[in-house]
Amino acid sequence: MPKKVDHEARRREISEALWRIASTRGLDGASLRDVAAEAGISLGRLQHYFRTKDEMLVFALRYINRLAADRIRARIEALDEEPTPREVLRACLSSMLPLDDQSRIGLLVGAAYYARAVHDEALRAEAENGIPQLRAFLTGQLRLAAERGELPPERATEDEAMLLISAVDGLATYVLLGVHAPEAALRLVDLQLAKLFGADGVDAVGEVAGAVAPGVG
Amino acid sequence: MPKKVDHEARRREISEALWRIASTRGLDGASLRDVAAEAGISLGRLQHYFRTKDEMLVFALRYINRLAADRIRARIEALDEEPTPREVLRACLSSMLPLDDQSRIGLLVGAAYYARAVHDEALRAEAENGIPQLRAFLTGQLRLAAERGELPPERATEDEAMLLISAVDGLATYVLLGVHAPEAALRLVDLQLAKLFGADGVDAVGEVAGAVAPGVG
DNA sequence: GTTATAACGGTACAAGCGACTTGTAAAAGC
DNA sequence: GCTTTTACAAGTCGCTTGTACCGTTATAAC
Repeated sequence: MPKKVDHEARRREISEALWRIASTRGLDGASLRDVAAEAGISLGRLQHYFRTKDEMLVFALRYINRLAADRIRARIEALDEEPTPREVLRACLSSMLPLDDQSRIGLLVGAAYYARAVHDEALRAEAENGIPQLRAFLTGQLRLAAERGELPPERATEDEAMLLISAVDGLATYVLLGVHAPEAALRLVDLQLAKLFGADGVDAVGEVAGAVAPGVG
Repeated sequence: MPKKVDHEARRREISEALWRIASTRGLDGASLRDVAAEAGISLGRLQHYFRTKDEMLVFALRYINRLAADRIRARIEALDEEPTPREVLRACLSSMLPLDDQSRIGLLVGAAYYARAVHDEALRAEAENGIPQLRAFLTGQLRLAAERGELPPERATEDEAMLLISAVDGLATYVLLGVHAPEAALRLVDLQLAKLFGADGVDAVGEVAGAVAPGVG
């Protein structure tokens, strides 16, 4: 047998080329030839690693979702030794905003997948099975905050978590559309958290932009 | 000269055919031939009214935005003689959810346009110039509610209005993705309003689903 | 009645698409 | 050292796409 090649690594490289194209031209605008050219390989080689376009699309979606989850985890672990639930929530929610190039591209790719997922059942299941997990995680942090007396117990619900996710998702949408700036969206996230936890969070707003940028790189 | 034809009306018919296709297959999946077939006309005739595909897309976007705005206005005017600001807000926000086929298709078409708008500057300006107007309207209603003593004055801000819009937008997104049911989204909108105005709105939740459906037809 | 022109239907075309097939080089297994 | 199998490059296939360009009909204007 010939030289051993790391298929997974090749697929990842191709996926990253796909993202670059999809983030500027959408998934339908990303032909196999374009992706191959972007990845610096031939069409034949691309097809060697992905037999169909759908196969490539699904792999790239799983991969980018995995990276996004890793980013959130890393952001949370970069906090203090014992961060407050509020700090954890803030790190998590701000990770969902396009505050840097990486997350911006991730959201643009997500938008391209979203448009396809509303018609494609397989993609839909793939795309948003993470939401219940995210909601459960946020709910857990809310409950933790309630136990510590930092939050009214009636606010520590799944509904509250879902509203948080929805609001941040909507804010991210409008940032991509240019309705407002990324910093404005982050300010609104902090405002929402301040409403939940109490006004003592207002003075934390100033240091917010600075706290996010370094975690990105 | 031959028979006079209402160009505007023809363009609207074609646009409606486009929506039907775009809501199930996306904008890229809607070829000129498909749209013509759906509208029951020939390709040549379609081209007679829209010289390019882009021209058709932009017209159809403006048209659907106009219809959506009309729907919201009609829903508000269908309220009591002198509705409370809270009732107006509820009518407005629930109009943004996919609670019936018409608004669902509108949101699906909007999703298709959204995916294209994040790359297309012309479309982006066209697609979301309505948000500042919507925000201003909601802010006005919040201020009105504050004047009437139904809302804490510090809540009657543009920021609060933007958070409302974002949350409802996010909720609509997740309904389209099948994360939760339309009724669940509506329940969360009512919950959000109850948090704003006070808990006395909880008992109004029960009659909510019934109040929305008839306004649709 | 003639003419000019809007309103079409039909077709042609170049480009691009995803999928498939073929050809070739090279390395691992026996 | 021969075979087998993987890793590619390149070409081809049938099909769809947006657009352009006919030809024909029918009606309003003169």
